[in-house]
Amino acid sequence: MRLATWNVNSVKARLPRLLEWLAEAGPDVLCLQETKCPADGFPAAEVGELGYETAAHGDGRWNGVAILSKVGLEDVTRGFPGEPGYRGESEEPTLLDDAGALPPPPPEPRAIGATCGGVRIWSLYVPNGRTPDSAHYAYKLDWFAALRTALTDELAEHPSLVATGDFNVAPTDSDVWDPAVFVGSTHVTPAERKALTDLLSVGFHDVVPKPMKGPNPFTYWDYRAGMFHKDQGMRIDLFYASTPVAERVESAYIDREARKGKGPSDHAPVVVDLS
DNA sequence: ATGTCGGCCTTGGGCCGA
Repeated sequence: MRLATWNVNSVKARLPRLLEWLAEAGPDVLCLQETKCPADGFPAAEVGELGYETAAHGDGRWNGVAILSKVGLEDVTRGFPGEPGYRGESEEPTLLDDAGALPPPPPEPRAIGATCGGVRIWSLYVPNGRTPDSAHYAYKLDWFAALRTALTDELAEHPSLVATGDFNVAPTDSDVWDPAVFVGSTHVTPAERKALTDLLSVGFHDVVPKPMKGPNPFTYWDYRAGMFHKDQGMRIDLFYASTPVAERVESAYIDREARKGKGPSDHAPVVVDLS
């Protein structure tokens, strides 16, 4: 069974590349992030022509996740219990609850889970964090903590569990093209990396994919300044597999061909083959 | 690194988010 994850940076803008890639790579399950479209705007008919069922989660112009599957798509869950939302710093209180407190902000569409071919799989788009001193960064860490709790419960129910997507954290210094450039930036701070190891400690294994060229397993390269061609990238798209799934991993690779050519996403797909 | 994308509206240019 072939599983994959890909931050497509708008499913509408990427539709020709997505259809081309699905036909060529033929994953059984594809997790998508940054679809940037409402659930009812997802091109389900187009991917359906290639044999995929769709479960999408989205509410507007930002974020958005989805799962495509050729091997069944059951028990779809949008969001997870305890998932925090983002409260903007300048947001004015409108309706207070009986205790005079602000109601919690609604979660953003960043997580969707489903059972496909006997594997419980989550497509995740972790908040970016922007800068370590911002409210967005605190939100990112809160989101990770809530995710860890939710996946602990998921694992108890589903031994074959995958959590994959755009984690917006580079696990180690060798997962960024130049650690010196990232000093003081988000994606590499100790607190973010601890969020990853805390998540792994629940019972996951980091399936590191093979780069098809060069030594670096990068999955993302900024559009600017020819960074892809200089291999100035990061590994931030991760594939966390529970032990029963990790034991079935035959190979894993980064499809850097999908980052080339006309109209690519700034992320490449990560492909994992299971026995 | 701030060199490019994508989405949206205040639309053929500017702003936000990454």
